[in-house]
Amino acid sequence: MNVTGHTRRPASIRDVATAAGVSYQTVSRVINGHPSVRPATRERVLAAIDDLGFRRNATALALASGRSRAVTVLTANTTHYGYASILQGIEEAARAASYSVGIGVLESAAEDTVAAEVRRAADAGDGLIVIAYDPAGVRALDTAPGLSADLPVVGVVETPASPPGGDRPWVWTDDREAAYQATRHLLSLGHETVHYVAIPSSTRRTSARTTGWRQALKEAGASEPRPVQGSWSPAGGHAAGARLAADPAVTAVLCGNDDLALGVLRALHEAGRAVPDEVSVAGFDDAPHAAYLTPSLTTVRMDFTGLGRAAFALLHGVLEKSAQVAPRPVSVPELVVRESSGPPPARG
Amino acid sequence: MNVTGHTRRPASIRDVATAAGVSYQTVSRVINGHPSVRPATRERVLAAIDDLGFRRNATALALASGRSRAVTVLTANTTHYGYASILQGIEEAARAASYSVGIGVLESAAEDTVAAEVRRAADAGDGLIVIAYDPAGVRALDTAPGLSADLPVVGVVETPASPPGGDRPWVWTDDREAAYQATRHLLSLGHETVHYVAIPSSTRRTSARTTGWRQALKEAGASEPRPVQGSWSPAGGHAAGARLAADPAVTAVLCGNDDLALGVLRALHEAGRAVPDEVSVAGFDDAPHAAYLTPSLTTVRMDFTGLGRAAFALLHGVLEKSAQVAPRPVSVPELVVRESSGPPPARG
DNA sequence: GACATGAATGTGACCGGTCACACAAGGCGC
DNA sequence: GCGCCTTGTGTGACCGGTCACATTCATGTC
Repeated sequence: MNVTGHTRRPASIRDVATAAGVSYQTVSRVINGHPSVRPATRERVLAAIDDLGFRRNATALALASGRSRAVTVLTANTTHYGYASILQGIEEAARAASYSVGIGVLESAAEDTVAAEVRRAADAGDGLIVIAYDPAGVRALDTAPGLSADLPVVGVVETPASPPGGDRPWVWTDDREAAYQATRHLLSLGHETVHYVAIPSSTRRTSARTTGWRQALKEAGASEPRPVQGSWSPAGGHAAGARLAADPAVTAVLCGNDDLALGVLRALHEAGRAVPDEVSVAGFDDAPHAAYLTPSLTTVRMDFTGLGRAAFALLHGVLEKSAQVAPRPVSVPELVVRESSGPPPARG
Repeated sequence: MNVTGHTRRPASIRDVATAAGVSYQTVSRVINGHPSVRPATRERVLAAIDDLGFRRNATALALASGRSRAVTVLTANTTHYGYASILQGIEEAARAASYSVGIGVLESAAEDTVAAEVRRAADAGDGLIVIAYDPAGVRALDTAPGLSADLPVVGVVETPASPPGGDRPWVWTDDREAAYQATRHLLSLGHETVHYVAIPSSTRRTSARTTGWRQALKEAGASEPRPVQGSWSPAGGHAAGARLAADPAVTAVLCGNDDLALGVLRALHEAGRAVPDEVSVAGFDDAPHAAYLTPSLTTVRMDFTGLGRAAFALLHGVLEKSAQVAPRPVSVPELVVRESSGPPPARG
C-alpha cells in the first residue's frame, strides 16, 4: 500500500519495472496475465504494483491498442423517462463489461448539428449507440456510417416497418404489437373506435406504434380517425387532448407515451369529461408515475433498461468479434390495465 | 474532399505532412493555429488536411498533452427528472466547451462500489462531477479526493448546512430557502402546520429542504411534526401519504419532490381526502408532469439544467486555470402556486 | 560588413502502454 | 554432445500527437 500522499506523476509500468527489478515488458505480461512469467517474478511485480499504487493508463492503452473500450450514446434528450432508462441500461451493461459510456445530446435534427455530434462520438469512443426514436436520432443513425466509415453503430429503434431489415444492428421492443394489443383492449371494452395521439414519428411516414394501432382498428372493422400529432411532452398531450375532448364521439384515446396521456387526462378533466366513465385513455411506457395518477393509467410496459442492455450487448459483440452477435433481441411489451380504461358510456 | 471510401487507417499528421511536403511539426502548428507559419504553407497544409479527411486523434492528443478534455458525471440514477436535467445541463455546457461527457451510475452507496466507480472516472477523464443529493453521491464526493489525489471534483449538492463550506467546489440552488418559502406559502393559507415527506437525506443528519421547512415552522410558531421518510419515487410518496391521510389533523403536506407529491396525492385520493379542499399538497422540482396533474401541483421550480451548466463551468474553471473559478453559482428556486394548495377546511 | 534578432521550419525525444522479435537457460531426443 | 523446442525475460519500434531545441534564412542595427 502506498501511503505517500503526494504521488506526482502516477506510476507507469517502467516505474513498476524498476521497483521490481524487471523489464517493463514483464510488468506488461503480469498485468495482462500472460502465462509464461515465473511465479516468483509475478509476485515481485504484483508487490511493486500494489506498493506504487499503479493503475494502467487508459489513454496509453487506447493509443497503443487502437481501442478505447468506450462507447458513446447519442440521444435527443436525457430527461424523457424512456430515453433515460435506456441510457441507464446501456451504462449498466457497459460497466459490467468494463466499458465506459459517453453521452452526446442531439440538440436538433439539423444535418450539421447531427454530423458534428457523430464525429465527436467517432473520435471519443470505438462504438456508437443511437437512440433513434425521433428525427434527430434517426438522422444520426442514417448518416453515421457515411460520416465515419468504420465506426460500429447500433440503433435503438422503433419496430422496423419492413421485415427485420436484413441484418441491421438494431434493437427494439415490439411496440407495434404493443400498440396493437392496447388498441384491441380498448375495442374489446366496447369502444367503437380508438383515437390516437402520436409521438413524433421517427420515419417520414408513420411510427410503429401508429401502425399497430391502425392494424387493430382495421381488423376490428373500426373506423380510423386521423391520428393527432402530439409531441413527447404533457403539454403536447394537453393540446391534443383539448381537441379530442371537444368531440363527443371520442370515447377512447391511445397515447404514444405516458406523458402525452397525462396531458390528455388533464385536458379531458378541464373539459369536464370523466375518465374512464366517458372517455378511456391508455398510454405507453409505464413510466413510474403512470400507476399513481388519478385515475391510474392503463399503459404498455416497456423494458427500456433491458433494451439498453441489449443495445450494448449487440455493440459489444461487434467490437469484440469473439462475443456472438446476439440474435436480434426483441422483448415484448406487456399491457397493464388500470383505472383509466373502461367500457364506453351507454349510448345516449 | 476525400471520396475514397476505404480509408484504412485514418490519416495522421505525418500523412498530411508528406502530402503537403512539410514536416509533421508544421502540420501540428497549423492545426494549433501557431502564428509563425507562412500563409502559403498553411494553405498547402490545410488543403492536404481537407483532402485526406484528417481528424486529430483524440487519444494521442490526450496521451501527449496529459489532458483528455473529458469529464465524468457520477450519479445514482439517470431517470429521475432532476438528475437527468442536471446531466443534460452539464452535457450542454461541456459540448459548448468541446469537452466530452462520460457517465457512471452508482448502483449502491457501498464503499467499494463507489470507490470502483470513482477510480473508473479518474482514469476516464480529467475531471469529475458528482451529483450528490443522495448517500451514494455524497460518499463519492467525500472519498474521491482520497482515492485519486489530483482529480478535480465538483459536487452538485443540496444547500450546505454550514456557511458556504470554505471554498469547496460545489454548486447548488438554494433549496433550503425554497422549502422555507413553500412552507410559508402553506402556512399563510391558514394551515396550522405543514407535514413533510422527505427525500432520502444526503447527510446523516437532515436535508437542506428539511431545514428550510423546519425554519419556517419555527418562525411561525407552528408545531413541528416528525418528517415522514420517503424515497425518491411515487411509490414512496404513496406509502408516506397513506400514513398521513389517516391522520385527520393533517391539512398540508410538503413533499421533497414532485414524484413523492404524486404518490401522496394518490394516497389522499384513495383515502377519500380531497385536494386542496381538505388537504393541501406541495412538491419540489416542477417536473414536467406537475402542471398537468389533477389537481395541478403547487411546487418549487428548480433550474436543474442551469445547475448542471454551472457545475461544468466550475469544473472547467479548475481544469483550465485561465477560466475564472466562477463565483459560487447559486440560483434561487421559484415557488409556483397551482391547484393543489389552498386554505384549510373550516374547523369542524 | 559582421552580428544579433526573429520568423519559418525541421529533428529528436517523450507520453505510457503494446507488439514483434531476440536471446539465454533448461529439458529432451538421439 | 549437438540440435531443437519451450520457458522466461529483455530490447526496440510503434501508436499519433506534443514539446524543447536546432537549424536556416531574411532582416535590422551599428
